[in-house]
Amino acid sequence: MSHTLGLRQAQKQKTRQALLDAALGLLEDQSLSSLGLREVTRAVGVAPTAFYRHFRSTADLGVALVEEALGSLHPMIRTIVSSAGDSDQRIERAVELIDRHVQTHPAHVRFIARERHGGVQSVREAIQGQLARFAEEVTDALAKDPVSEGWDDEDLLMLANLYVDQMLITASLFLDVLEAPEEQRHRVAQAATRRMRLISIGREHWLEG
Amino acid sequence: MSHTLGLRQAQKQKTRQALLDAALGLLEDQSLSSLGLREVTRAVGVAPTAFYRHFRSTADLGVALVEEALGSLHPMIRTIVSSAGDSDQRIERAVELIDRHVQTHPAHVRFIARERHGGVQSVREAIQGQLARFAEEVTDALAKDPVSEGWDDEDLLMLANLYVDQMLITASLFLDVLEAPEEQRHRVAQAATRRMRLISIGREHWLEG
DNA sequence: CCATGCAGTTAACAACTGTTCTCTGGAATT
DNA sequence: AATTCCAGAGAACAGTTGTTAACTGCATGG
Repeated sequence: MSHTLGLRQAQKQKTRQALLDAALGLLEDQSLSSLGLREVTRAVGVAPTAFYRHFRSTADLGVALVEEALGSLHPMIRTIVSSAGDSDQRIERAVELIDRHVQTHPAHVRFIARERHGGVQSVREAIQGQLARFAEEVTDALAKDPVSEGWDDEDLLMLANLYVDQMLITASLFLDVLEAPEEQRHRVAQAATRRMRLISIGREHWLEG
Repeated sequence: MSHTLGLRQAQKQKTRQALLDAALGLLEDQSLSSLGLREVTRAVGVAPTAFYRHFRSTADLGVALVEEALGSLHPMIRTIVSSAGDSDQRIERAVELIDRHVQTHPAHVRFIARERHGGVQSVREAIQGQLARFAEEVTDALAKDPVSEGWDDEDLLMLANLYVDQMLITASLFLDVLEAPEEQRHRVAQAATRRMRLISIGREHWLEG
């Protein structure tokens, strides 16, 4: 599928990626709406005008970052929903997977958490679009689970959204304690596990009331 | 308790409030980290330097906005937790209260949702501090509820945090459909109600497993 | 009634921003 | 080998930013 692109295109994608990486770094302590294009090019060591060869604006760059950040999250979600074992085992594995992902992609997680409700409309929309796709995927997985027998579509989607939001909240909490001592990080993991467990219990008794 | 302050102080607080209001308006489509002090003073119709009579920086103004925004939320939380009736009735009333609050204070809700994970550290910390106080308050209310008999403190705090996060998510969802047709707004209310109900069911069966 | 305090003004500063136009060197195409 | 293409450089633009300093006028307290 992928052509072995010429030196030309290869170099272009290289600086494009450099711009994305530099931006992600700068966004550690500011929001996208205050990120300047000169700031980014300066960090890469390239002329300000070179920016336009890759992005129309910093908002445009932001949308590209959404693809990158949530693209890396997609396989994780697949792994979680297709996980085997009983409820508690699956929850523990999910929390651990989220923890790992935050440790390996902290900047991506921070970017999504920050810009999900951030000041740039196009980026907010891009994130919401991707999250809607995640929820859809989770819904499909839930529908195949025997626990969800008798559930109508609206309730399945409701639960899927609850899970997706919970995943993001958990990721954000792990991010807050990234540099904290192991003991505190463990407490966050335990609290997240309990949250998921309570939701899981609610799910099992949903059709009783 | 409150002195009838002189004309002097009265006028000062007036322009201070004007600065806060103008900032809140400007933050409708940008983040605090990109809000300039000149931008704010221009919107108020006052000299840029006047800003310093009230705030050290825009970050400082942001912290003041946190007090204002979450201060107005505090009484609402009290009303919700002290609400009487069975579980479903309380949930419906809570969702409706949140809906009302979003309609009457949309800018406040947007500000909190945006800056909770935003690019300004001092503001993030201020918000987290206030939310921790909310969770504490909810914990106390839960402890007095017969449904929570036998729960340990950690689980109570876990549930309280879950409720607080859920409240913010719900508020943010209402915000997204503020200008949407009634039908869509109703669907959001229903989904939020169901979420809360599922959590409530999980709560009732928590000690069984 | 006079002296002090202080909210807000005016002017100026160096530094920074996004965007346009023109140019260049080397890869890609023929 | 000659030609086209295009990622990136360079310079210049008008406009913006935060911050400093010295000021003015009016409410305040003696």
